[in-house]
Amino acid sequence: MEQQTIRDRMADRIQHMLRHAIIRDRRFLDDEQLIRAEQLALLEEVFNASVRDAEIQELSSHFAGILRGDHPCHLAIWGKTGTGKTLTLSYFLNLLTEFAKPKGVQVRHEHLDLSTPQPCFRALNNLACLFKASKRHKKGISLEELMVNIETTLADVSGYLVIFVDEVDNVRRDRDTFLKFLVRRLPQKISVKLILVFVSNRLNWPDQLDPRVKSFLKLNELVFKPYDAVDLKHILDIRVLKALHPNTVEPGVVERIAALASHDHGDARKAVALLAKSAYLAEKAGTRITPSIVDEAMDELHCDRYMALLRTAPVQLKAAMAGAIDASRRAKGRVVGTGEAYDAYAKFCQRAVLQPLSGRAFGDLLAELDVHSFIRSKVVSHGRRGRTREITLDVPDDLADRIHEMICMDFDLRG
DNA sequence: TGTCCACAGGAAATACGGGGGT
DNA sequence: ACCCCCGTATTTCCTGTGGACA
Repeated sequence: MEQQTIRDRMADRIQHMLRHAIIRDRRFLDDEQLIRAEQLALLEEVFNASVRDAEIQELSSHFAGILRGDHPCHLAIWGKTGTGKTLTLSYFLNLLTEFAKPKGVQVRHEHLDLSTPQPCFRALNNLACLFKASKRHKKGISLEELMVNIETTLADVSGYLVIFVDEVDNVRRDRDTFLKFLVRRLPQKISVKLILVFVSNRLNWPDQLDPRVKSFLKLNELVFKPYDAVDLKHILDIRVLKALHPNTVEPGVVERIAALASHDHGDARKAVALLAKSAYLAEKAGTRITPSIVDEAMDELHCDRYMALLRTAPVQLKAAMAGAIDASRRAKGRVVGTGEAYDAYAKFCQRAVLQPLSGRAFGDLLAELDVHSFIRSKVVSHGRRGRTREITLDVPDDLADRIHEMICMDFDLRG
């Protein structure tokens, strides 16, 4: 039997991949790679399928007044991640500006993106940059000066100004200063009619506000519900059309993805990620996308999620996880108590040359692992033999192995 | 029925680190 | 450059608790 050369094998593989290509344009499977205009175009198609109708209606009635010269109040929007808050708002505000123009109404909108946590200073600085009122400063300029800059730049603007503050709760320090400026001070200094739109994914953010700001802040509220399966199907259908070659998706696949995604989060981005992973797996296997491949992709995404979460976690949390895994391995199916887990953790710390935390702090680490469902723990009393949390690993064994291996690598240990 | 285990988990004290003001 | 202040992480201290066991 004659030996295939490496060239032959490589050529074969490439041929195979070409023949079974599934993905036509990878960019449409990852929003990060699309420019804003493309995202909005995509969104328009989704909206045309009457997704997010209720929200658009609400927005329209809220802002309708400006076409008559009214001054609508501010708006607070809540919704979990991946419910399309940012994109919907951007799209809506663009459209609004367009509608207003022929009526002679000047509407200007700016998107202040606070998707990464930042102190008041940086938030104000970014805002100033939006209006070209200031350069990007590292420091050395007082908050007051930034505020004045913004005010003077906006002083002779007329018409309406909508400031879309994305993820407000990310303003770490002096949130009150920041909001007080936007809500109370700025409107008094400028003639343009200011409408603030706050977006947040936490429902209770106004509760932790300075009461003086809060009482001053007249808000209209709007909630973005998670997408349901029907919405998700529309969204996915469009992606399939744009990103994949025709006839590579078996019937029922999109429905399956939509069902899975709506069932456990209703996050459109994750749904698209699931489609992407499925396409990738199918391409590798050289088949069309089948429902069973979707399930497989789901599992892999789950694993990826756990791994990613832990990879970026603080060292102590990693050590606690390693300890929990060690302990439950040693216990061989028997449930593990807190003390036992702590011993394993302390031992791990010793090997990893890491100062172990106190038992109290370890308890908190366990609680955190529980929240992310790496482990499951419940408090049980054994009468005179005390009370303890019974700890079970909440991840499959093979994933636990991978996690353990990763953590050991992190600490430069062997398994 | 009371005891007492082995922790849970809240509150306050303390250590730490980094940015900001001067 | 230096110090101070503030937010966060961790420790210390403490009280609470369900139920097996005597």
